[in-house]
Amino acid sequence: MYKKVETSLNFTQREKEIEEFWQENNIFKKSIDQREGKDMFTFYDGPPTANGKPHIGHVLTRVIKDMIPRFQAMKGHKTVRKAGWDTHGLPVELEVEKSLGLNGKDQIEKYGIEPFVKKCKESVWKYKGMWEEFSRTVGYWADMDNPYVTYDNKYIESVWWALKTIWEKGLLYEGHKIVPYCPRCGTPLSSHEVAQGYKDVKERSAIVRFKVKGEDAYFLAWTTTPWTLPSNLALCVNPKVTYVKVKKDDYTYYLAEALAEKVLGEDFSVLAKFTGKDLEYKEYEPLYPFAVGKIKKKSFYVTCDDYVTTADGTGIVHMAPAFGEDDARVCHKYDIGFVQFVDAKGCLTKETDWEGIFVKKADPLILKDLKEKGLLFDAPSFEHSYPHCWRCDTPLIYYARESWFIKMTAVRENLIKNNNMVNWIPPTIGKGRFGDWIEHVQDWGISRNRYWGTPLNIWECKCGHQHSIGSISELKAMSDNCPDDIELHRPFLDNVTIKCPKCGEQMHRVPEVIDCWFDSGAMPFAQWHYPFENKDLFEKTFPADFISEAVDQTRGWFYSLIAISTLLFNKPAYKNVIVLGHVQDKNGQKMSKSKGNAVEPMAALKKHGADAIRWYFYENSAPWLPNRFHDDAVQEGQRKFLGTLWNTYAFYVLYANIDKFVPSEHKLDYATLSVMDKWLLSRLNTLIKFVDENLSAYRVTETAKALQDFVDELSNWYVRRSRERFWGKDMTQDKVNAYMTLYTALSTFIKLAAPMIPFITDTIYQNLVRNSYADAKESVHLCDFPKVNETYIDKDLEKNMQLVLEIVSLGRAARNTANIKNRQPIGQMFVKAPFILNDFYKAIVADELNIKCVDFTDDMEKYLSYSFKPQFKVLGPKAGRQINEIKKVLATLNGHAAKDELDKTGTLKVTLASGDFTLTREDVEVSVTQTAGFATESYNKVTVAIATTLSPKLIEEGFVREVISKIQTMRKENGFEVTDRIKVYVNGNEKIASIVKDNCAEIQKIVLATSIETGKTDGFSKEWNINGEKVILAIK
RNA sequence: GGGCCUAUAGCUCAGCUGGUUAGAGCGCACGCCUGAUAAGCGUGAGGUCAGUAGUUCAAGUCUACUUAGGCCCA
Repeated sequence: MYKKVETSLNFTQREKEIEEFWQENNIFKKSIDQREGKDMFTFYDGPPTANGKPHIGHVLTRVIKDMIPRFQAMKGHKTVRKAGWDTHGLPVELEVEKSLGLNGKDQIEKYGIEPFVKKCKESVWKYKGMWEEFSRTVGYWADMDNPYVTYDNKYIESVWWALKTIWEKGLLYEGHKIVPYCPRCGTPLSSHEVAQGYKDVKERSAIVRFKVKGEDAYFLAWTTTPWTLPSNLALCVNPKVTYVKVKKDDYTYYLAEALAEKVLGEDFSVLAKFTGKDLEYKEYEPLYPFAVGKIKKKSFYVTCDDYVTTADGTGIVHMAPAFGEDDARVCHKYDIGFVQFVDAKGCLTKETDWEGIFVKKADPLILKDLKEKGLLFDAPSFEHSYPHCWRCDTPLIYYARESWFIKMTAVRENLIKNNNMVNWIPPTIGKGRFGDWIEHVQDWGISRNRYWGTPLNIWECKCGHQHSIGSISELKAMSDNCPDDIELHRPFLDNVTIKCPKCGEQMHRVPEVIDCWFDSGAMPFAQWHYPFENKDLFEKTFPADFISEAVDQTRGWFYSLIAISTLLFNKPAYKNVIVLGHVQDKNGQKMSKSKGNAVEPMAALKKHGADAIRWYFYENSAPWLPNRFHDDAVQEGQRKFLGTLWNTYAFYVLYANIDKFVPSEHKLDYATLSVMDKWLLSRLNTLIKFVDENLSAYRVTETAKALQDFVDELSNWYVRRSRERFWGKDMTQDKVNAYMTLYTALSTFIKLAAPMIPFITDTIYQNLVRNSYADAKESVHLCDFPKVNETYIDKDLEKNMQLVLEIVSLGRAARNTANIKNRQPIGQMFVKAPFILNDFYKAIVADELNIKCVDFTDDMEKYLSYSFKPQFKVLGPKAGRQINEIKKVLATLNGHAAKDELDKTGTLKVTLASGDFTLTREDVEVSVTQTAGFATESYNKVTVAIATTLSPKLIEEGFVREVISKIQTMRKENGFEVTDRIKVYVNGNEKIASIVKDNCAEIQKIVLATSIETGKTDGFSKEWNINGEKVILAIK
């Protein structure tokens, strides 16, 4: 016996039970262990930061990350998935700063790095419990007991190994990096911090005259930051833009042609035209003498770069390599020198004439000075949005800092090659957003002037020697003062010195820690402490078969993984990646706490259940598109899909229990099955094939839609059409067939859907399968994924049934337009279709539509007429612009006559203004139009016509069906059991009484009546209006 | 400011290489069914395919620009 199935849709309670069942019986572990020795399928989990709470977007990432490995596990692979935690980085430090009431680096150092770092380490686990509960509730299977943790000594040691390897390849170097910098706080800001502080400000910009060397002419160059002019070393033009040499008043200028009028007014004459490229390497005289003699490299000439635009200014840009990222990059490209006449407090230095003056205060002084020297052309006001420090509101400056880089530009070709090996889903991201970006890859600035992170493993000596340490044992071997239990963090490591192999002095570690993206990108090997341990395991699990994260990770984790794997192994780190869109609110707005539109994930999970939410994300739309999330949308899928599945399962259990049907005692005997059964099995196996192919190719939405369609067909066609077979008293072969077919469909389906909706499928499995088969696997998730049985797939059968469904649908529409309800039998229906169905299918149509006789015919002329229009795809190219006239003429043709002509001659001649035009059968589309005496409907190539005139006999039959229906309703309303015998009374209407008398035997049989009496009532009675006739019916 | 993505019915989404009646589900209205019934089925109304201009015999689909939202980078 099956456990009785609650028809309530209380999914969350049942999910909790399954969650506990998995927990108690180690189902996840078993799902991996039972595949020992099988091919590996590797999934890498991108580590979340545990000091942030899970949000609804994590539900999407987790359900995608979970589903693919579950599927691959059922396909027979050993699918190891290690969970991970991202624990380093600025967000953690900021969180701790806030909680300690600290503000800025000075205060942190006053507080002490050691206690600060200790707090960081603790803070990381603030929401660990919440994450674990969250993961359990959504059904996310990953090894949470042995996660990788990026702050772990072993993890850091692996990262060190990687850095040393890169160092030894000569790809790790020290250089300048332009960073947004707060001169008051003395610290660079992260892009996230910068974004918080943009403000619109109005400032003076400067258009400055740079004297061309050896020519009585000037370059007009523009800058929004006059304080950078003393540090000027070059000018830059766009090589593709047109520049002009013009005469204005007494001066000769160079500037962009497009901006000449805007800058100079109308009164000037053009002397010559150049492209930007023509101006390259043209020299000019330094604006200020400060840098002259201090730099050895050749400077003070024109450079070319695409970043210069003609949107503002003059098309010529002044360059100071210390104060702009583009400036630094272009000057680096041209091997120009470097000066930085601003100190760390944001004041100009003693090399200039404005020593000690803050840059923003120096702006007007410099403008004044230039004006006096006659070098200032103009100083227009300029409004733009400029970043300010979010802490102290000081305007930020872009400022060069000493920084460590990985020379990604050196491995660019390999990066591109490796990226091309990745299967990006969708492909456009791999080609576009990601591919374009790595085409122009820049060196990776990996150092951070912070405290809580993997320390950069470079030691420096006064003699200039640098050494990279690659392991703890190497450190200990080279150091006299390394504690035995050294923790690889600041400040502990800052005190460890090593002996310089060159000069014998003590070497000190550089103060920087590294970008935490390097940590997470190192996870393929660092999670296994490779190469110090688990060499085999790493090699077997690299690269990953599959990863998935949201689109914001393109330049984050997706990049750091492939960057590091290219540097170390020259391979991509992953083979397949699903890029996910962000989850937005119901209006397509970004969710955020401040807007108050953020959905709390645990609350949503509690309300709808995990399966419903999982299903929403799978089915709703392509994973890479932004998902709008709100409650109603989730409920829809729950009712339609989960509810229907559950109902179908409940139906099976209800009757199987009544009949004490046990599937293990029977066999599915294909030869004896009805067409309906064979149809369902054909659909089922088509579905298996489809799901297998699509999930193997990471096509999520397509799979979900196919599963949903199948459940709909199973419930609303197979079960509905087959219900009566379950009602019979005896266990006939046909009844066994119905049970076995439905059982097979259900028990197979839950395996197909198990990766997506793991809870409900296991709930059903426990009752449906484990209850019947003693040797069944413990959980649906330990089963093998179903294999398609091609012999059950009968495409013709599916095609025929599809036509049945179309005809039925049209028939119902025709009934509706004719206003004849279903209980009223109809005598005749004609059908025109591309192919003809046999009697079995016709019987289904007849039964479903309550029609006596269904016939196929091509000759529908009696019931309808034809209309013609061009088959545009075929005729369009042939007829060209005549096509609209042809369309008009076709619309006026006599349908029957034209059809005749087409049938007899195979062509159709139409007369146009320009002469005759002969159309072939392929050129026109023939459709049917309305009629008289029949109700017709057509769709695609199928047309139906039902006879709307009803004979007295049919009307009588209609009455009989009505009476039966009312009596059945009364049986139920009055609590009779299905098997109870009743007495029936009919009173108060002669017409009905006589019809009932004439059909007494039939009615008695169906409603299980022992007698029918007219003219009196007894027992439960009720007045009914049957097709306009009032009558009292009673039963006892 | 730059790059990329998105915009189709009240809501959530389909719509293949351009082919003329733009589909589905939900919601709504009406009806049907009634031994899965706090279920099921059907029909209908709802669309200037974000806007503007262009290419074409033909544009939701191609091009350019604009608007709104998103992601990344300045």
